[in-house]
Amino acid sequence: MSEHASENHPESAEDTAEGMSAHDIQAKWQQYWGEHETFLAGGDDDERPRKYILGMFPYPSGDLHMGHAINYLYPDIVARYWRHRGHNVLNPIGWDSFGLPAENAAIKRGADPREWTYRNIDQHKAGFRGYGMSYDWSRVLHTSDPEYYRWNQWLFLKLYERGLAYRKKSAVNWCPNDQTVLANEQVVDGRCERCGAEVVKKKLTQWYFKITDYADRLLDDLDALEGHWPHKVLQMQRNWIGRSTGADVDFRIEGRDEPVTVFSTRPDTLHGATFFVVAPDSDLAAELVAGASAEVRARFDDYLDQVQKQTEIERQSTDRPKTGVFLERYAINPVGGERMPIWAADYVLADYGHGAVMAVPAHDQRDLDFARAFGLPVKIVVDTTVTGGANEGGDLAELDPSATGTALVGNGRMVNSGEVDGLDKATAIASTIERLQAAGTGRAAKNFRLRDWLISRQRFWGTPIPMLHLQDGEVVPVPEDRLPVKLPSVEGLDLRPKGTSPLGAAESWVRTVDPVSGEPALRDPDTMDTFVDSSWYFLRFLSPNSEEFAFDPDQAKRWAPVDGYFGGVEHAILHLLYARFITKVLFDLGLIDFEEPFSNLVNQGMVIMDGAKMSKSKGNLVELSDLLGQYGADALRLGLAFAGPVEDDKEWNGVSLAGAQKFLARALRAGDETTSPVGADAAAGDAALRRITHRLLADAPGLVEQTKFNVLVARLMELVNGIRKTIDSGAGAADPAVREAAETVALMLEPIAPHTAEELWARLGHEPSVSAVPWPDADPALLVQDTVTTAVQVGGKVRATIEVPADISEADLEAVARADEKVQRALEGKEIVRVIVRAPKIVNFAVKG
RNA sequence: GCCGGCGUGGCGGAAUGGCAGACGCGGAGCACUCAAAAUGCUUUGUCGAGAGACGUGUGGGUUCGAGUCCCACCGCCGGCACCA
Repeated sequence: MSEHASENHPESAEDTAEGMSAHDIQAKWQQYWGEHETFLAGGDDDERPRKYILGMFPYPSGDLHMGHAINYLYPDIVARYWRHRGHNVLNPIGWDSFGLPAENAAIKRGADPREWTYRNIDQHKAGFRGYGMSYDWSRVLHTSDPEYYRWNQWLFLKLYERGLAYRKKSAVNWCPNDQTVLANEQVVDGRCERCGAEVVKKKLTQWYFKITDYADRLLDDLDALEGHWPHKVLQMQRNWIGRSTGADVDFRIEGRDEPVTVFSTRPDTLHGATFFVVAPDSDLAAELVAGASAEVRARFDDYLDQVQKQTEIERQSTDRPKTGVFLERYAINPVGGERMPIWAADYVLADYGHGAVMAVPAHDQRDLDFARAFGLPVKIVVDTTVTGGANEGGDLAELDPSATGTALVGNGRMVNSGEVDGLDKATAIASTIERLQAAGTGRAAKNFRLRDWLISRQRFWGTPIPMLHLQDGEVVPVPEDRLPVKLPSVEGLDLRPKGTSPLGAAESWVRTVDPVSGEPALRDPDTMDTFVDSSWYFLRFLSPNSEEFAFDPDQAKRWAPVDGYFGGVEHAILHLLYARFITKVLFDLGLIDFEEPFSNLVNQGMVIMDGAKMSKSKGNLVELSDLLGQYGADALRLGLAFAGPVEDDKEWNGVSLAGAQKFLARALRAGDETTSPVGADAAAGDAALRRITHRLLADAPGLVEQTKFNVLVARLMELVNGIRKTIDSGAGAADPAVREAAETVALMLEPIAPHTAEELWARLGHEPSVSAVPWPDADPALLVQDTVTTAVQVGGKVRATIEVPADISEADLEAVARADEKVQRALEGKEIVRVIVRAPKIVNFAVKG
């Protein structure tokens, strides 16, 4: 345990009134909930409105720690809240239990990843129970169970049937440390998202999901999530999908029958295209160079070799000098007819657009850099100095890009461009596309930054891909009724990463027979990316034990989509994009009637220490079990809920669990001191305390629904302070308003500190459980005060505050304000220009002089 | 470079355009106690003895009134980036 945590008074949880420690209270109610199955979701006959609340399910690495404590607290608060609002709540938990850490741990110990995984899951389960989570424990799932991953395989087959799962040979991201391929989304700054090793490219045949077919929908449907998902996540997904619109233009190549198509967002600058560039690692480059001289071929081979040795980090570094090789071939500009030399250069990517570009050096910085490096011609076709241009009022001659090195990228008026001369950018683009279309040499087009999802992994601990390789090379699916394809035993298998799947060595598993043709066949030895597992798990919770369906469509209709989804921003693209994609596929399959999986999304912040993420490697991981032992679940829950806004990171040193304990004890004591009987008529009680109670009753639902849990806690503190004051120096402990307030504390504290709330509710003489007792409505009469404090401003500055009746008229209020001595002093020697009266809140004398 | 977000006391943070700093942490003082712990009470933005003045990154603007809306700038954080 670190020195920091010890600042939080490490003595064990405080003894509370009636001699019960926080531990006793916690144990008592956890046992009660377990015995009474308090938090099971209602069945099909439950008529209450439904809410489906979910936290992104955990990966079972090690024990639960602070990160889990905060991640899973928020959805639990919301789930518990909706029960008080009369809803049938589904709040399930499961484990994302396939993946590399289990495999790596198994390799280290020469054990089975299953042992490590399920042992950790058991620990997690115990930890969550100790933390007071209101899960429906009858719906637990683990993605590494054959009963679960069977349906990953089913999903794969569904995608395969629709042509959305396919195999291709392509340069893929390869992690040399984990010895497996990675999806684009798992490469962060050129490094493996998991282990941080520099990613290299490798040409391999792999399985892909065709997420690019859904690019438009994935992008356009984000608009409807505005206001329901964090703006940041929507923006990140938009960036990631990265749609560009422009035109495809066909270029004739000398000595080639078929034209070559390129994509451009600036077809208006076609007259300025002076050369042509192909990606060195593209098939087109290989083909073009084959027809060139031996000398060029040798130069090209050297260059390609160099390019392929680069790591992603090297390739992505900006302001790298431009390199390339002239291929001694020419393309013909379709509008001007000029011969354009064809170069191979690595600033053009093989897997974007068509792997080739028309280079317009005057108006594209990259093309200009290349032109200047190799002495290629630069032709200005947009005058950017005219109205609306980037260099408005400048002298075009002085802006010559070949001299300045700065491309003219802005809007302007077309020049040297024949028929489009004089047009502005947008009009010229439209006009050019029209002309190309008419000539049959081009058309409007769009391109996406998004690439297809590479799902093959050369690792053991994942879902086997349900495909068979026949002797003649044909690849056929395992029939649905033969699923699951179960993972073999690890016995005799070497799980160490070696570049091919360890499953390939499981001879008796790999060698099988195609049940359709009866021919001998080899199983596909790769396993699926674990993000496949998590792309639909929220549906499995709806019918977790079904052997008939991945999920029951009727149950999906009843519960889905998820009403409130909680998770870290680290999944802004990865998991959330994949889940959206699979949801749309399932919609197209007619299995669900919605196209977005998560109606509302909350990104909670992390718990950090000294400004940095807590982690095992830094040795500052605070384990949940230690904290539950020292402070108890409720103090931790309350402390975290109060620490700040949900989406902000929380500095652990600033979280005061001692303060949280103090408040909980104070709340319980308020209940213990209450002496009025159950059912006492609150109407006869102290009005001041009742107003605090009823203002909270009025505001609390909104606070929870806007996830302002820290403010809700603050308001509960105010109410408890109000009770204290009333008992000690006001109407006294027997006043029925004290009971009303204490009961309100029990009801509204329940989502945050449920054990204490149950105990308080019971000590106030009620039957358990408080967890589904409806929150009462506020009495509107108590929300309006008899007298209010009005601020009186002179020239916008507050000069006095006056007590007035709440229903005072504007005229009366102005008169009272004018009569105030301080106001008169402030008004002295000034001319009142105007008087603004907003009864009963404010009076403002606008003055002159 | 493109896109987005955020700047409030010593600290975490509150605040439908209407009394900035709720609530808490920390600090100071007091009561209870032989003493401490616990508990309770008072106080705590800055300057000023006080009246009061000044205060939400900076500079403008809109408004009777701006932390909140608009413009420009500064700083920090995040996403994308040789994507044609």
